[in-house]
Amino acid sequence: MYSSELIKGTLKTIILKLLSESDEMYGYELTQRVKELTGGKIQLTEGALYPTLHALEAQGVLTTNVVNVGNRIRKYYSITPTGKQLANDKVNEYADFIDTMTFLLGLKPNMG
Amino acid sequence: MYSSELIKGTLKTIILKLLSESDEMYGYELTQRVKELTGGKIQLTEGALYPTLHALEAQGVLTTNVVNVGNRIRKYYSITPTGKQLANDKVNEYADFIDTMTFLLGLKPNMG
DNA sequence: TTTATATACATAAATTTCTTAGGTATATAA
DNA sequence: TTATATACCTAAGAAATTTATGTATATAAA
Repeated sequence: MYSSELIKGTLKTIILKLLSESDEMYGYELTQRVKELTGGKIQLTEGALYPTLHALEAQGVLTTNVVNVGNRIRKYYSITPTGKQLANDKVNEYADFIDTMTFLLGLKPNMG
Repeated sequence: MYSSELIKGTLKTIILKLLSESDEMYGYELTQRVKELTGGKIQLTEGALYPTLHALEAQGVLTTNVVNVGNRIRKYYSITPTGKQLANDKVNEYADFIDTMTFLLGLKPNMG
């Protein structure tokens, strides 16, 4: 787990990226997927995740589809074309930012 | 200039890294150095910088030395041994975080 | 059987971090 | 004399997140 300040500002980018690669995902699924992909190093908190999903929906970049699974509710999120554009922009901006920080902090370029 | 949310959480790391490479620097100098090194892409705001410098001093990782230059004041900051250790830890953590984000966002490793 | 854990949503108070705006003051170039 | 640069500082407000809490079902463990 990283110190919480580092992760700040990356939540929207992460959500949009994962949703632009998948047909649809629900909130809890996003938390599990991020945990899995990062080996537990990044864990989305529900208190941050759900309000952000609601905001992205209100903004028109995500649409929802509520489904009953057994007796529980699941709210699936899909990305809109506008959202895909936004996801691309955010990911590209973050890639640029990483390059800048890599240089500023004197880190070796990562060669895999 | 990056969207302001991206830069969040990186301020302390940037300050500590620059001060661990230099004998001493003053606040305004830090803003100019970061602007120069990032081609204007990151510009530290004084409202964020000065309170953070004060906090790092209170924490014992920085010490100060006030100097009169002409009729103006300059407050030079130097990093303590504890601060150098913290700088190292923060930079290493950020490097790890960059690797994680690079993978999560499906970015190509940067080969310079 | 009741306890803990996992699934699955949500909100709200408090905290952290930053932006924006303002204040003081000197030096210099237009 | 006006704008820009240098050089410090604080405080109100905004933004993003953490922490805490709530609801509810399902399942594995003790």
